[in-house]
Amino acid sequence: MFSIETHLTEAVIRAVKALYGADITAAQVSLQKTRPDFQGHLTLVTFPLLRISKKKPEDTGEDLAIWLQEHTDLVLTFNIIKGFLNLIIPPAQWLRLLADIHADERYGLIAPTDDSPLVMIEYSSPNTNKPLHLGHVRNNLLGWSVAQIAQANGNRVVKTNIVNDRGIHICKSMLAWQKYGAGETPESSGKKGDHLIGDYYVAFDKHYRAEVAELKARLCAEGMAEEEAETRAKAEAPLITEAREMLVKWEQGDPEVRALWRKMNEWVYAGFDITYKALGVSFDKIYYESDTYLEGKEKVEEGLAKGIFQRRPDGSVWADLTADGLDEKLLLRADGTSVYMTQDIGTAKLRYQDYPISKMVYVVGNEQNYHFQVLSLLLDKLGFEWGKSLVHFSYGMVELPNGKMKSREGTVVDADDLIEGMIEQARRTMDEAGKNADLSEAEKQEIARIVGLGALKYFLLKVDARKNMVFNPEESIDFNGNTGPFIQYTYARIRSILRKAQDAGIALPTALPTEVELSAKEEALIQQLAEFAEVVRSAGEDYSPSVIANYCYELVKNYNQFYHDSPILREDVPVAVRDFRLVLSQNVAKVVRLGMNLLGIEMPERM
RNA sequence: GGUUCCGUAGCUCAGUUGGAUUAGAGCAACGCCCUUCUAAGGCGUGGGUCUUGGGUUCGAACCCCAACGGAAUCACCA
Repeated sequence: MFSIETHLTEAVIRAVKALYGADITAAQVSLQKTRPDFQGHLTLVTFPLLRISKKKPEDTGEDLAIWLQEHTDLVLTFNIIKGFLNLIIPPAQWLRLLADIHADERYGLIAPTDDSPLVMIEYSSPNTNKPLHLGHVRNNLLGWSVAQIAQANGNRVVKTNIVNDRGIHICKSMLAWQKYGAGETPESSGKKGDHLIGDYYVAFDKHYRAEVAELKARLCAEGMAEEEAETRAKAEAPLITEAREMLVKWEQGDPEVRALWRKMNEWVYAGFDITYKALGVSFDKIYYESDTYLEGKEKVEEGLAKGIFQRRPDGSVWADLTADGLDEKLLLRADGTSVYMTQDIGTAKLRYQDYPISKMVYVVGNEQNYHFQVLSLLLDKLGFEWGKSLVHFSYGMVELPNGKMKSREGTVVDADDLIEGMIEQARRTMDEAGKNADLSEAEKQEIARIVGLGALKYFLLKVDARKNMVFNPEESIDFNGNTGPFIQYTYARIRSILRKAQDAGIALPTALPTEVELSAKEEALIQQLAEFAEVVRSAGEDYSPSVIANYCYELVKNYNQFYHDSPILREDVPVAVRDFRLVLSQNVAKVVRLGMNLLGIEMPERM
C-alpha cells in the first residue's frame, strides 16, 4: 500500500546522505502531521539532524526541502519555522492515495492466514449466581473488541470464556431456592433465568443477615463481647452452615445436589445467552470451572516433582516467588483441595491441549493484577511457552458518581435494564426527529437497537481501558457530541447521499478524476483516512479499542465540517468535483464502518 | 507499610517513541445558522498555575526524583 510518510522518510534518508554524507535510520527521521495552525501536511522536525548538518535549523530545513523538491514528486512547496520544515504535498499524491484506499474494500485490515499466530482471548468469565451488570458489560465489550482488533492485525483468534459455575456462591442461591422458591422456574415466573437465580442469591443474603443478627443478639445476651459475637454468628448461622454442607455434597457428587446445580445453572446460561446476544458478543470455546478445577493439581504435582514448588509439613504446596520480587503463593491446601490459582493453571493446561496458542490474553479487571503477575511466572516455570508473555488486559472499574456499585445499596446497574433503556431512549429520540415516518415498525425498532447499543458501546469503549470510569445513571448516556450515535448519524447521512446519487442515475466512479482542485479540508480528510491503517496497527499493539474510537470520532467530526460547506449533489457542482466528493464520502463511510465494527458497533443505513 | 495504577476546564474524557506563540474535544451555560445533499449537525463566546516542588535539555502535560491526593491489591474467596 502506498504511503506518503514511508516514501518521504526514505527520501529524507537519501537526502541526508547526499547533502551531509551521513547514514541515518528511519527512526531518526521525525516526521509528523503538521499542526492545524500551520501551513502544510507533514512536518519534518530538523532539530535532531542539526548535529549532522552542522548548520542552523533554518538552513538545514531549506537544504532538505530543496533536495526533496528536486529529487522527488512528494513536495509541492514548503515553509520553515525554526526547526520545523512544513511540507505541502501535491494534490496528485492525495488523489493517488484516495484511489488506493478506494480500491481496497477492507482498507487498513490485515486478513489472517493459516500460518498466522493464534491468539486466545479470554473474557466475560462470569459467576453463575447473579445477572450481568455494567462492569461485566465493559468486560464483554472490551474483550470482543480486542478480539476483533487482533484479527484485523492478521492474527487467528479464539475467543474463550471460563464460567465460574461452582463454589459456595452458587450453593447459596440453590439453598435459598430450595427453602423459599416453592418450585419457581423461569417459565412459571416469566423471569429471565439469571435474574431468577440472582433474586435467590439476594434472598439468601437477606435471611442470612437476619439469622446473624438474631444469633449475635443471643450471644451478646449470654455475655459475649460484641465483636466476637458477630464473628461467631457469621460463621455459625444455620444458613451458611447448610450452604457449606451443600458444597461438600456437591464436591462428593451427591446426585440430588448435582441435579439441582445443573438445572439452576442451565437457567442462568439461558439468561446469559440472551444478554450476550443483545450485546453482540460470542465465544468460540467455553470452559467451565467444574471441569477444570481439578486439572491444575496434576500440574502442581509435576512442578513439585521438578522442585519448582515446595510441600510444607502440613501438606500444603507453595510456590516461592520471592526471588522474582513477589511473595510465596499457596497452590494446594493442606487437605489437597485446589485454590483459584490452581484452577487457572488447570484451565491453561486444557487450553494448551486444545489449541496451539501463541499468545494468551486475559481480559480481567485490574483488581487481579497481582494474580496475573503470579500466574505468568508460574506458567512460565511450568513450561508453557506463552506463560511469560501472557497479556493481562487489565481494565479499570466502572464507578458511579458516589463510588462503586454496591448490591447491598441497590446501586448495581443491571446489564439487561441498561440495554433496554438505551434502545428505548434511541427510539424516543428517533420518533421525535420524525425522519422515520415511512419505515415499518420492525425497521424502526432495528435502528433503535443499533443506535441504542452504539451509544452504550461507544460510551464504554472510548475511554482508555486501563482507567476507572464514571457512569452517571441520572444523566444517562448522551446521543449528542462525542458519542456513538453522532458517528452513526454521519454514516447514515453519507449513505443517504450515496442513495440519492444512485437514484439520480449518477454512477459511482470506480476510477477517480485526475484533474480536480482539492480544498485543504479535502486533502486533510484523505490524509486522515490513510491514517486508519496505522491506527489499527497501534490499537492492536496496545490492545486499545479507545484508539479506534477516538480516531472514528475525529474523522467524522472533520467530515461534518466538510459536509457543511461542500455541496456534493447540487446543480452547480462540476462533475469531476462531484465525483471526487462522492468517492471521498463513500470512503469516509467505509473506514468509519470498518473502525466501528472493530468496536462491535453496527452502522445504520438511515436514522 | 510493600507493590501496581491513576491525578488535564464546573462535569466526563482526548492528548506518552518529549516539539512550534494560544494544552484539545464533548456535556453543561450563553449566542448564531434549517424554502439548500438528514439540525442526533455546523459556527462562535466564556471556562486551565496540565495536583505540587525539584531535575534532565535547545524544548516537558509527556522522561527522572520527591511530596500530596485517590484507587486496587498484598486471603487456605473466586
